[in-house]
Amino acid sequence: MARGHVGGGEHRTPNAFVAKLCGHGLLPAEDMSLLDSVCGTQRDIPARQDLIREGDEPGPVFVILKGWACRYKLLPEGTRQITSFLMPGDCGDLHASVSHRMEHSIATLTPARVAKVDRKEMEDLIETRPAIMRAFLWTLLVDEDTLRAWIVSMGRRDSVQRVAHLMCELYVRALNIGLTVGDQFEMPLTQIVLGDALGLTPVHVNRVLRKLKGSGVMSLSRGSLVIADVAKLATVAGFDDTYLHRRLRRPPAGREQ
Amino acid sequence: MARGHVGGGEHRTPNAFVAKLCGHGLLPAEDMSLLDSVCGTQRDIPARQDLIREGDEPGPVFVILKGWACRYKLLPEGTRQITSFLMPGDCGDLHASVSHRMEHSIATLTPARVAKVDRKEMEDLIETRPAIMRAFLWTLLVDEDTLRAWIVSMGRRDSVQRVAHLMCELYVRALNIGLTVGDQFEMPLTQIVLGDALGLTPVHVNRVLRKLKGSGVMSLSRGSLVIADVAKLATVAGFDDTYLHRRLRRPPAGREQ
DNA sequence: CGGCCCCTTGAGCTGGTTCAAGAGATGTGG
DNA sequence: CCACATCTCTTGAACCAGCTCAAGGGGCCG
Repeated sequence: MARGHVGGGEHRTPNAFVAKLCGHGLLPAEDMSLLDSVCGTQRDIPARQDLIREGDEPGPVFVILKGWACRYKLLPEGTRQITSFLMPGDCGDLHASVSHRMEHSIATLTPARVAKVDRKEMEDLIETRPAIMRAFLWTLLVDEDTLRAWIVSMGRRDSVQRVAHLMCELYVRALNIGLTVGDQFEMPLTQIVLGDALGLTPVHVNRVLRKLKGSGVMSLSRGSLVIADVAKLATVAGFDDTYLHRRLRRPPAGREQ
Repeated sequence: MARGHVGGGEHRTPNAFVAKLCGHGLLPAEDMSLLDSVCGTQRDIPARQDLIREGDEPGPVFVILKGWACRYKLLPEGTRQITSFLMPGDCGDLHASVSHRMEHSIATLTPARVAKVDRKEMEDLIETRPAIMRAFLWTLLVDEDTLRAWIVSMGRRDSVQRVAHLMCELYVRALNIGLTVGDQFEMPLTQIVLGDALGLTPVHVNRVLRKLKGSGVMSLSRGSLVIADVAKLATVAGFDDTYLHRRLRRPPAGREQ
């Protein structure tokens, strides 16, 4: 199951983690290779397996290199709420924050390749390498914005807008890490998982998905999302114009206020 | 309206900002006074005034020294969603993240004293002072946990639990910055504001508040929250045990799983 | 080929919304 | 110090988005 470092550290395509941290500006080559080498210990993990559970002491930092995972919290009533999705390049937890205990769990959603990075090593990297620190800070802030967007969705958007908005988010993220093919990408989330993320029942997710397909916006089947009309999807979702258009390189439809 | 720096930078009680950043471990005295001096430019701002608006280029970083503020987002339909509350010591935005535009607005909720810190100065402090960097990172992670907790609430808790949970959060935060008097503190949030934060209508917030008062859990009136039974409130809310008890220094009622 | 998920669809129910209207507060200007 | 305007709080009644319960169908794996 465990596998060693793949190939030497020379000039091959950077792994997803390095690529992501470079996303907002290039890192010095040295930093890149440091980040790369810190991902030495990689494992392939099956789907639906907890990487860490609520209440655990945080161990190593997880980095998702392939596949999908999610953070979630189980409630006393037995329901669960997913608070974010992790895609290749995303980094599991620095989250020892408040109580030195995990406040949520992280689980794979698909088979995934995961790097376990020694927490201390990671922290050293952040403290000694200003560019890496900036990159990390940046991803933290992006994550925060995403969390806020989720809150906005859950608080003030109805189920159709909510589903559409999540699809926009995931689409842009997939786009950023080169996982899209045209307006289409692999999104191996069951309707149950989507429900847990959106605060809806799977039954209702189903009806919404059906409605979106019916109105020619998008269709999701067998783990693959096909966006029939990106602009329409973004409109339905109320997805942030500037955000989306910057990525899509399309003329803004109109901007006011 | 504008006021200068209050007193010299010597040994007086640290301002709310410094105090908060010290919250998880003492900062070197030098760092403390650097942080303090960076808050030199302070202003008193009336209630209900935007400090920065969605779409703006982020200017200086705001630090709330007194009073309450919130981050919020306005939706096309005219509704608004508050994504977090800022209390004394909290720091407005480093959030230039994705698009170098604010993705949300920040507004005062009460008259507030606000320090405007030059963004560059703040960033320099973070980059050159490891202890400050760690402190910042820590507050970011705490904030993230809070955002996740909000998502959990909105997704999977009913209105009563939701209100109770928010009250717990605000109570603990008030406790941490010494704003409580017994099990009571000033919480100058209107039912409209609470609704905007919780994703509920003010009408429903009212009914929930009424119900909580009726069952002897807590009562909110004229801007002051009195918690009649902290344990009961936490139970209703499903508020994280370890989190709350650590602060309250009370024996855990029972821990399993 | 049998079992286990997941997806799908229907029908009735309910928590929270909407609309409406009145009662306190609080503030402002004369 | 009062009159008026504006806000927030409160309560009632009807409505509806999304839930619950239920049952059938389809795909995948051992």
